[in-house]
Amino acid sequence: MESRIERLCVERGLKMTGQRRVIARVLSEASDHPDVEELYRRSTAFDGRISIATVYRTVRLFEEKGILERRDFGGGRARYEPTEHGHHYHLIDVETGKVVEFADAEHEALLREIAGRLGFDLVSLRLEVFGRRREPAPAATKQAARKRVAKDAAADTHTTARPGRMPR
Amino acid sequence: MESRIERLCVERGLKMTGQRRVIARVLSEASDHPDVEELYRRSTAFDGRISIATVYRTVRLFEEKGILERRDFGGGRARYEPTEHGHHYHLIDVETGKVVEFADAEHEALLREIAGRLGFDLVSLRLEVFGRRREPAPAATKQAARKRVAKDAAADTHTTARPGRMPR
DNA sequence: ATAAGTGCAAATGCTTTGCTGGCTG
DNA sequence: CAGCCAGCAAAGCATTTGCACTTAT
Repeated sequence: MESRIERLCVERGLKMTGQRRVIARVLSEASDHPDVEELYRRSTAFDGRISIATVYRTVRLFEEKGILERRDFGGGRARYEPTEHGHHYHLIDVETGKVVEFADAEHEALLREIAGRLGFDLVSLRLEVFGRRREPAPAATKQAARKRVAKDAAADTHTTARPGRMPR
Repeated sequence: MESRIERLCVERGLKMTGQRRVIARVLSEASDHPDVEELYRRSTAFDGRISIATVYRTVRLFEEKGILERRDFGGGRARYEPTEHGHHYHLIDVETGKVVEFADAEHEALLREIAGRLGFDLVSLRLEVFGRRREPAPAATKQAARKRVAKDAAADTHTTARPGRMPR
């Protein structure tokens, strides 16, 4: 069957080659924020005849077509996620590099207004929060997993993102 | 005389070489957020015997010592600013790449609390706002420059930072 | 058929590093 | 004078690109 991303490609009139179909599928199945190397790894598992250059080209094309969004969580490699569900931000676990998504309405409004005060129209904004998982606090009563506050981030790529540095 | 940054270096027991003194001075005088190449340019103007490798090494050392803070405004090059005045964020003019600093108390608190809800302790956060200068609005009365809302950013480095991409 | 996509390897752009000789504390 | 520091050029990384060949429309 046709993956969600593949459908989007067709809608935008992209020529569908075998490798694009595979990459589209890998992206459709991803629930994390893989970097190019990871996409390459997953893609070649389906079809060995895909070069990393193609992954780079494809990911860039998809980004230009609005199918993907590029993220930079520091760590030197760009990571991608499908464009979809309304605005959300990312909280990166500094220990593991795992990413948790969260949304916050107040935010954009607040920043839009700040930009306004400075004489600017807000074009876009970049926000990443780096945190360290808190010890589960002296559990009052043995009470298991509470309602998820945010979408649970699937084991995100290895590259442990660090707050400070960005390139190396 | 001894520049502000140079004083900091001495305080932290750094060996002061001629090139470090020059770089420290350049940094002390900078009111913008120069990248390494720009620092190199300004430094060699004082003393031609400074290599770009030294600028890289120095800037990294200063960052580790907490004297400088590295920023990534997208555009592929890291930019630096002296650690000082309390937390502030950056608004980047997408047209010119100029940077305006602003502070906002509500913010950190808000994010700290969001992180908390997700089970994390906030370690650090990265926030950049990209905006486009708004037309000076049909001025009601001819009223000149109003009180500066934020520290006026000096003509910032050329590298026009763009919101989307980061490496190239 | 024909324009566009792909692989491969070479090229880029920023940043780091190995080595040798120099300078600071 | 011992150890850290600087210069230079080479090495590293992530990403892009030139070229000749394959393929989707």
